Amino acid sequence: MRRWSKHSRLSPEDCDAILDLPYAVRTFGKDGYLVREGQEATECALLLHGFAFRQKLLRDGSRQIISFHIPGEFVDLQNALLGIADHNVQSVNRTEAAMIPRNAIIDLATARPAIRTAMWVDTLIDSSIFREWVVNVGRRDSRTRIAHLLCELAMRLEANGDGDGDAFDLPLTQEQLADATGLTAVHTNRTLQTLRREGLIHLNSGSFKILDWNKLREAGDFDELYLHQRI
Amino acid sequence: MRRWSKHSRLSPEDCDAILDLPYAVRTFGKDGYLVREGQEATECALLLHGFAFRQKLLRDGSRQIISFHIPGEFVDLQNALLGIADHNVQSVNRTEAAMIPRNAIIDLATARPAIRTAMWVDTLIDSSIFREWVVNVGRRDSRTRIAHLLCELAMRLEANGDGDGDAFDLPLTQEQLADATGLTAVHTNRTLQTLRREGLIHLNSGSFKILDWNKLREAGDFDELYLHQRI
DNA sequence: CGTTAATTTGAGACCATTCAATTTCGGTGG
DNA sequence: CCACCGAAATTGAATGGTCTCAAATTAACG
Repeated sequence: MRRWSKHSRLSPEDCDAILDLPYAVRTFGKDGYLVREGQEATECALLLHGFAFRQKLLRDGSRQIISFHIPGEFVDLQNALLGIADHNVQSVNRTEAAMIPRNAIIDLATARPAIRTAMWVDTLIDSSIFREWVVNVGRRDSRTRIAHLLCELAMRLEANGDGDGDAFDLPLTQEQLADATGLTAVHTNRTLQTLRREGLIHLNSGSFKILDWNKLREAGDFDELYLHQRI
Repeated sequence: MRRWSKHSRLSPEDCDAILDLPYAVRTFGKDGYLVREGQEATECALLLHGFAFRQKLLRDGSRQIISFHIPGEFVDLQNALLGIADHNVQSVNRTEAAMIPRNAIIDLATARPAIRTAMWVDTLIDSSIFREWVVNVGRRDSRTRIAHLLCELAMRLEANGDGDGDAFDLPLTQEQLADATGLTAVHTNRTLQTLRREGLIHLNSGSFKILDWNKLREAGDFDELYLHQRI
């Protein structure tokens, strides 16, 4: 509700309807599967605690991460309509998610126009982020790519009310950052060292701090328009 | 209507409502801009004739193509809700598009549930394709990448009723294929030669023919689930 | 039929990968 | 509190896929 309120006007009745949604809280350990590719989706997952990411596995065993998700976000809202999951969703760390039956989502969207629009906009913003990721892995070099990803994560965490100014809890491994940027873990490591040496970031297991926003932004060729945080 | 009917049930009244949409036909020359990044969207473009693609330009002047679009497809339906375009849309060749006022789209979606759902599903399938493209440019080598893109285009053209069995009109330059796969035009050229030498495809300016579907599919690590052509 | 765009070719350079080894870190049990 | 363990991070050196730059050839078009 807090997320959607930023771009959609929800009435008290809308909020009540959201709070009345049936759900089951499920807990996932590190690397647990919230959704599996090819499976029919019977419920949608709303992240309560912990981080998650979407990914696809390739035949050679490599993995491409397609997006990261932070608490408060739906990780697979599109499955309410598409029915069959076209990718996997995995937890980064210990995670709690509210599993909401697909039908309940559909009914809510049917009954309440404002919520329906908010959901649609939500999936459209996801979509915009995927587009930027295509650009990121397609045309940027490793330093720019990683800086861009870090800018995005920081900005989304900030907008979510997480983190403290320029410091965030970010429990991602370098291997996960590598799979998100289309690089190897080894090269991600070297690139992070460059960013650290340049005084742009502080990053180690769990804690992430931006030391120079302007330089990181510049390094990452970052323009937040695509996040649609206003509108 | 033909596209949407594949995944949504539209009543005769729905179809009438679609046909009653106000629109203005606009013609674009090669590389004409249908939509510009940063601009407020006042209308959505439905392709009537010709091909188009979405792209973003980077500060170094390079370009990443994010998707291709064929006649009958909306190229920027998301702008009806997001308001500000986060990427450019360009025509491949001489193109005609029906420009439909944003408000008319919104009103139609509000008034007709089946159309609204069809629109939402349309944007969700777009989204799924973007995800696959992240994987494609992120983790596949050049040969696999190009083979995958060609499979996608063939399959979408086929489903659209274009093309004749395994032969299609595909007026893309190698530079455009390169910008879509995150490669250089030179390397795209060499890779296409490989695919031709292997007897998988026939491809030259304007005409594209698949000589061996199974091998091209295999070469491209292609699984069409993400196109959601059924569901 | 001239002119420009698109494709093709070659050679060298470079960014990122691969593979393997080492070090650091986080957690766990004694 | 410390020894131990596996996971994660780091380092080095060699390899390789793709890029860059430049030139030549072919195709498209008015």
